[in-house]
Amino acid sequence: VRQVRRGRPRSQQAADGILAAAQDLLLSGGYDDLCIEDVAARAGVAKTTLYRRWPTKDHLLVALVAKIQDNVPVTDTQDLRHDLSTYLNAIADALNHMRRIGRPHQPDDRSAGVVAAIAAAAARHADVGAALRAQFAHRNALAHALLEGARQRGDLRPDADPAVLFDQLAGAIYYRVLVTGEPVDAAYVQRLVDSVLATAQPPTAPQPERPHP
Amino acid sequence: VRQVRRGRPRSQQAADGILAAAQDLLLSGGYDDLCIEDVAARAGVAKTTLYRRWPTKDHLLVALVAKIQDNVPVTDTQDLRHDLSTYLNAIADALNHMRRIGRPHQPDDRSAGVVAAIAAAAARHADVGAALRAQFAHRNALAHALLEGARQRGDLRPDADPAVLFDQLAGAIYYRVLVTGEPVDAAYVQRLVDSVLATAQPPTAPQPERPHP
Amino acid sequence: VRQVRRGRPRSQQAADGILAAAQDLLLSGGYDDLCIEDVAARAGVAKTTLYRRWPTKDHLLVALVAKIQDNVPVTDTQDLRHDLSTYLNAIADALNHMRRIGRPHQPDDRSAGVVAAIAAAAARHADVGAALRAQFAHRNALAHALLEGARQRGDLRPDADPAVLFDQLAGAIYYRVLVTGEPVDAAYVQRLVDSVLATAQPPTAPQPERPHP
Amino acid sequence: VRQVRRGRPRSQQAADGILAAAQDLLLSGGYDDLCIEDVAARAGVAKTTLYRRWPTKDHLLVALVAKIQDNVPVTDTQDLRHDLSTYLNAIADALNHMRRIGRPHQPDDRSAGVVAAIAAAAARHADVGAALRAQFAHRNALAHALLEGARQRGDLRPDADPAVLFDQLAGAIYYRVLVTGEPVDAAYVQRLVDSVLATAQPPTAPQPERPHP
DNA sequence: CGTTAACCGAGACGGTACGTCTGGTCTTTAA
DNA sequence: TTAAAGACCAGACGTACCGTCTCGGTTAACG
Repeated sequence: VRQVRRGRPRSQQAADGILAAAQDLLLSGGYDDLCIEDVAARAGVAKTTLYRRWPTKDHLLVALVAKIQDNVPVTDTQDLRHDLSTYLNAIADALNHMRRIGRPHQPDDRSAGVVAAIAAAAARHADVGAALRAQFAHRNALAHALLEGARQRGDLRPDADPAVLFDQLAGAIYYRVLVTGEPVDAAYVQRLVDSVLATAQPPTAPQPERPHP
Repeated sequence: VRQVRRGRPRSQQAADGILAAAQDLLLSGGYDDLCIEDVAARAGVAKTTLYRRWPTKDHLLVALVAKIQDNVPVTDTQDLRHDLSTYLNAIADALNHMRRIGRPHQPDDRSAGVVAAIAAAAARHADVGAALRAQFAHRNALAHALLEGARQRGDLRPDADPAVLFDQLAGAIYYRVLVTGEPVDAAYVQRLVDSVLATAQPPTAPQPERPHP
Repeated sequence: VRQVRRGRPRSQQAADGILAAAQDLLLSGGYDDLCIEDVAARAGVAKTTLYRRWPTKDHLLVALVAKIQDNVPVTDTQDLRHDLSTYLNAIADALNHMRRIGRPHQPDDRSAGVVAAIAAAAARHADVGAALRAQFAHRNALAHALLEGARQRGDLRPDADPAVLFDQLAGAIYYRVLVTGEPVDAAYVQRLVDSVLATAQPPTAPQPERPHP
Repeated sequence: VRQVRRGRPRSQQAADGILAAAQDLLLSGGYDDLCIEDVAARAGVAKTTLYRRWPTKDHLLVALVAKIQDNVPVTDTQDLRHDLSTYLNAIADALNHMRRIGRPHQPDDRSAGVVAAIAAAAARHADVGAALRAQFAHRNALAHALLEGARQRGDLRPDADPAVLFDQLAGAIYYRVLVTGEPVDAAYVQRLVDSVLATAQPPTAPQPERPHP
């Protein structure tokens, strides 16, 4: 029962231009300076054309996040500590990037910037939230699998709870970005992974040598 | 060196009325339906009177949060597991309350609601963020002390990192509320505390009997 | 070289509704009670729609004057005295009407009412002033022509100055309305025309019989 | 039945300072930039102190006009043409001064400036209008007497109407300033006086030599 | 010489209009 | 049917200014 498309097809070029324009504006001024009117004008596109694709500014925002967000590949080298560190550092980098969008770099700036705007957008529209979570579903599933694998091969306590462990890791990072505004750098990720693995690894097993200092 | 107050003093009654009106409106319609005009009208107050105290809707919001927020007393009974559970459950309750403000109760509602609005407000205005963090500073300090005390008396491994442990606990909860939208109930708090404390106790010490499975 | 109009055309209906609503409000409460918000509400129109056409309350006012102002047809019957009287009475009627807009009729009310508001509007914005003067340009030109015609056919002294004579006539009326607040009725117009023509008619010529008492 | 004044007397210094400050602000920015708040601040005076003297911005304005207005002495040299010219030129100068208050001098500026603001103030408040007219009452009475005297000694036609003649003269000047925006200079005053006096003199009397063409 | 009434400064207050901005929809003509 | 253009509705925002009120404190004239 194929749906027949009739009439003029939508211009892919318009969609691209809109996203590019939106990205430019977002990067230069942050979420609050991002207004539909300007996006359309800069893309040389009518507002109708924009709204036909993204029914809301918030919907446009998630599309933008999907575009900006670097793909965070989750690798499973069987070295849990290493894999987690890599993964969390990638997340931290992405968040740090987004929190600084549209604002001059100041070391004591604790604002969550665009990250909070995204959270608010997701809170305003259920479908935006769903779309946003769908974006991370795959990679988070991989991360969960990482932990579950480690548990099964004995690198984690048999009663360890991968879902909760993941929350502890990702949650700490998001918490710092969204709530306390404290910096999240490689050193912090290191401490975080150490802390989580310290409690999650089987107590009787001898601690494996850490290859990285 | 007393500071002399000159001019007509600000009416405490006005401030109270404004906050009460704002709270009513927030509870009934959520953050987006909270508009200054209505707050002032409902409080029977001129808009100027409101703006003189809170220069922005976002500033008003933090004042509101401070008012709504139940005081979460941190108690130190020397039983870390119990103290943490109590504390985290209080936080979870508060967040669950706020996330449901202004929206009909639906079990599959993953929206962070007002919580995200607060985060966004804090991200928009540096001073709002600072005020917000100041609100939590005291109680968070107590929670840190809880962990540090446990470490010093040997209920936590000597190399445990109280700051990071706290991030893991609070972070996981905030992460669920703000990012994944998964429910945060007492059972989850239980799992969380269990996971964090799993072998945070020194490995050589005999594990105390856990009464709850 | 036709100019192509693009986009949705402006609604004539909206403009009409706005002017009608504004007129209603002006008539009922005078200039000070005329507020944009109410005009838009009464016209069932968004404020933007109004501001797109008239960028200022003052601009709206001149549009209103143009609408209210009855067309004062200047007729040239070759009888200067008669033509001038007709013309000046029409002006006086219009001014008396406007000065009484929005205020209860009191015989000793010397206020210039809306007339002064218009003058002030014209003084505040150069373009409003220009628009206002443009409105009167045509009919004033006709009045000047009346005087000039009379001069050329010998009904006025050959050295009479039509422009100045016109100022004397119209000026006296406006002066009473705007400055002294004295009433301007038909009897005054009569005296005024008599006074001006007495000095402006050729002294040697026998005064023509006045047909009207 | 003298009214006994009790309590602290009003400070004359305050009144002077207020007027001075108001004048400064009016001269620098025109009527629209004149706000009570600034006047009080500049005068180093509380707003209450100001309102105790002038209940309204408009009332303050007339007080200001009275201060700024140069006294226009009306002299009676028995030479009507000369006396009128002197008087009208003084009026024209005063109006030209006021119309230019607060705006950069541009030759094609047709705005009536503060003059229109005064007219509007007088139209808004009956008592302001009355006060304003009272200011001019004396000198206008003198001007009327000038005309009446000329009539009685035969320099004007016996049936001349001094009140109307005065309206023609003053009215023409005000009309140009308030309505048409045309310049009012000495040459115009000359033409105006010429036009009014043209045959206002009794037609049978020999015309006096006019020294200026 | 103390009372007392009216003043003074500072500044908060109620009220209200203003003009702006933005989001999202609708109506044109053209392709 | 889509596109571009731009008008449209809706409504919140924050500002500005007016004129009033409330403080604590001051300054005469009255008694």
